[in-house]
Amino acid sequence: MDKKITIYDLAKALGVSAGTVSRSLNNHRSISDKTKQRVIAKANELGYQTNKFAVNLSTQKSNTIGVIVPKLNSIFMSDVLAGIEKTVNEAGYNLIISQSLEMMEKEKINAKTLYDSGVDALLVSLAYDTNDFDHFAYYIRHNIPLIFLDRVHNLPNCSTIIINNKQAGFEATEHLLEQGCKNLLYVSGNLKRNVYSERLMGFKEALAKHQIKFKKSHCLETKLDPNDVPKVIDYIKNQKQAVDGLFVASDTFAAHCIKALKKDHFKIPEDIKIIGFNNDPISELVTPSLSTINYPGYEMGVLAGQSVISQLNGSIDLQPANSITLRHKLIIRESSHI
Amino acid sequence: MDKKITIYDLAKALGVSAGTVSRSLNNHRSISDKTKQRVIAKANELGYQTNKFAVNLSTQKSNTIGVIVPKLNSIFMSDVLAGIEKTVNEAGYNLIISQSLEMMEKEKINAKTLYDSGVDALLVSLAYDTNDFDHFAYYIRHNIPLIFLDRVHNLPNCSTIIINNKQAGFEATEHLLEQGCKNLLYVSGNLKRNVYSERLMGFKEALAKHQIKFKKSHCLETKLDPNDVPKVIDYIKNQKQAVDGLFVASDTFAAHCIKALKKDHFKIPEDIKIIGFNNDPISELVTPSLSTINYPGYEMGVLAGQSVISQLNGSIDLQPANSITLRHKLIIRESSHI
DNA sequence: TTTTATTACGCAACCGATTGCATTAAAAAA
DNA sequence: TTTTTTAATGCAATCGGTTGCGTAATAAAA
Repeated sequence: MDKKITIYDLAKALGVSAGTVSRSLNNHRSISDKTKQRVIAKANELGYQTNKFAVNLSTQKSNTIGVIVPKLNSIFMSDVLAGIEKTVNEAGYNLIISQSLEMMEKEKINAKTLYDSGVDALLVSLAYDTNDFDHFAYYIRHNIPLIFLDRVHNLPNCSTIIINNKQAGFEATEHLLEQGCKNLLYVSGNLKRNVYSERLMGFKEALAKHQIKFKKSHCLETKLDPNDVPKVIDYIKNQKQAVDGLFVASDTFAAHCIKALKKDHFKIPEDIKIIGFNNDPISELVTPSLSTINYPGYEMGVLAGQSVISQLNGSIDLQPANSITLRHKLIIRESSHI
Repeated sequence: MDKKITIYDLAKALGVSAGTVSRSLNNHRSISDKTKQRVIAKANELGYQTNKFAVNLSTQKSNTIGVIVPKLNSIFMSDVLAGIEKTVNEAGYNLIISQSLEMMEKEKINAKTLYDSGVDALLVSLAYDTNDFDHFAYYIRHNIPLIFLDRVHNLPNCSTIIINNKQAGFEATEHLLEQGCKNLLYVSGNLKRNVYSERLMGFKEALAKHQIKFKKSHCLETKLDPNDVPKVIDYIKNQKQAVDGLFVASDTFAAHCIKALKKDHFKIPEDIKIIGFNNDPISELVTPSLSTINYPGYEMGVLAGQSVISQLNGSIDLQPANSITLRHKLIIRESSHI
């Protein structure tokens, strides 16, 4: 059972001061190479491990970055997280991850907890129902970098990392129209969230471009939860004018819809063309394979990571409140063209 | 810009000692209710926030639990993590998550980093190629709870949380045999990992029970990566005796195989029956829907979380090195029976 | 009323680093 | 050789809590 050994132990063993030990270990320039060598050698010999708690207290930094996401177990989010983790880890930071479970209340608690535990920065993707932002006030007040990704909100001095959802929605919609669809339905998630409302804007714009007047019935707000599938199917069946094109805001949900539609003897893409969103792995595996918009989760994570790191390092080029927009891509598969 | 206020500030403002403030805030019994009230009131008034760094240093605890997983962005793992996060969060712990990216070297680095940052416990699911375990030695030596899940290794005093992969493999295989398959192929992941080797054991046992002699050709080791699909298809085509049943160690990979087999005009399940593993969301969405073994990731996470917490709280009933086995379930869908 | 328990709080050491400033030793310049 | 720089190290305060022990004040027991 080896006891913890501290810089004081090293100092005593070497006949130098603790300060010297500390500086040696941190490769401070004011220490001679010879001394550094001796210190490091002794540290290895005695199995010295730096006590992060003390370092943190002393420096008031934790080398830790907090993340709040709605749900950990979504394909997209876990891709994002993987990207973040890899990037910040390479820069020597640890990641504390927490989930809001789509509830603002939990998001608030998490934000406070992470603040209290002294994260050096915070990355957030907002919960479904978040409608006030006071819980981020400390971060801003104390100049702790705060970055929103994907599900964002514009706050002063906060970067955002997004894709152009409006443009993506436009492209998806226009693709369906170009395939000859006349009566589209946009199956959306919660419209209070930018990602879904912006896609709706793109949807409308594409309709407008093709001289179709947007009606409320063209958009169905759902939770994108498998339980909502029957609701969607019923909605489709009950339209006066037959729906012949579906733009679904999530691949997985789209896949569920396809399954249900097939069971109801709809032919895809003949009767009804479908395009999803995200390019989840599932999209290329369902039958018919699902057209979609590639949504680069991993890259988004990497960028978010880089953005944090550069802010923390006080990199030269940090312009306050910059916003990064990632490139999306329309992927056409079987579900949307004959 | 509000400056940080400390217990000393509170103490001064109230005319008591810092110790009293500390004890009041922690609801220590030796402080009168009246004083506690006063302290708490003043703390709120001045916007006091406890400095975790100081607490950590003082108590040598971080209220933080480390996790090392091979990859964050796998459906199963993100389910597990979601379960862990929820559970430990409710108990007041934060989660530091890192990924080994299936490389032992990175796993080692992560283990050390997390140790250095003073996690109170560590949860690990092993990388593909981990074959020595020295990097966990500190944890054991310092009595830091160490728990393995899913991809496990038996170390003294370490709990493991698993499912009965052997039994599950047996059931999957037997199901195929009962459907009339005569020449099975087990498409495995890295056989050095318990999860895959144990499934193989179950596979063999089922064959034995049905008087089929196991041959090496019955098992194909892969990386379960989409790139390996052609290899699998070729392997199947080149068998002297036609393969009529496939037990694939991962649903997603199985789904890729199905797609490729269909393209090659194999009829599923008529020509070849398939069963996967994990019950990924994808399994019920592919055509034909994929039979599988339900592998309860979220529950595994929850259990892992509970296990850690109870060890940290020094709960009464912590028996060293207990092992929890979760219930799996055979799910029969279209891909394995006519 | 005196003695003994209790209760409520203060004191001060400690956790293990970091870091500004002072000081000494060595090297360079005069 | 003396003076001035420069390099290398020590000193001690600081970060902000926690906690064992001692003590004064109050309550209970004798």
